[in-house]
Amino acid sequence: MTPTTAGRPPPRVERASFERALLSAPTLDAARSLLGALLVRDDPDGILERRVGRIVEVEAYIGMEDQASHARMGPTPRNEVMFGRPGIAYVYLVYGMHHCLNVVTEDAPIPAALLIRAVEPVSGIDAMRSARARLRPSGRVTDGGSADHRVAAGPGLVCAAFGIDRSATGLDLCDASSPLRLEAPPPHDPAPDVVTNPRVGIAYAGEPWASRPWRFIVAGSPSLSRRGR
DNA sequence: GCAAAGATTTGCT
DNA sequence: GCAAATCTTTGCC
Repeated sequence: MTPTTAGRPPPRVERASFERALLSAPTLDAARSLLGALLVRDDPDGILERRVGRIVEVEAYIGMEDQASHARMGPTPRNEVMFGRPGIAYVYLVYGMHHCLNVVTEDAPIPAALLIRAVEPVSGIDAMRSARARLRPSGRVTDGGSADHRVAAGPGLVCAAFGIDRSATGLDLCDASSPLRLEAPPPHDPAPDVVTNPRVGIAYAGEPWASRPWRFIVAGSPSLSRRGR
């Protein structure tokens, strides 16, 4: 015990896992809980640096009635985890090339989830950039994003930067020992200024779903997705 | 069994 | 600003 730390709690090495109760709440409330929280990815082999990002953009998909949701046609092999326990990861492939990460919300059997659309890199930026590097059909390698704060500025980019694919479906993001998990916002982080607007890329759902203000962003973040800005 | 569209990103016009 | 890339899932015959 040194004089400089006397009277203060010792520095915490382990962060608390994300509280599952915050995700079993109504999804629109859970969305606000998730903004400012951290997405953490450990490299199982310990080769790459630990990747951490601050969640700044999410979208809610709620119930079978929501015609924009993958759950609209009832449980299928693809979407069945949406009908299960909150805090579980649901990852799907869109357009045959990009993966998207969702956090399941609400208790079973209500199918709901939050799509993680963008995060601000906190640490492990080099690992994120190298994970994003891909050989394109042209034979060229993408640069992994021109600016650090854009490295995970989109739902497909979050998965690319964090090395997430469909094999992550079913992981418990509230388990502190999971290689992919959520962590509560750092204690001294100010509460983010949250703005809502309609979800992106779901015009096919028709009204009223297309207009529901179920996209949540941290106002002013430089890491918001391009289409959603 | 086949055709169509998709919770996106990128590069070129 | 627009279209290509790419393949899984769904809808219809």
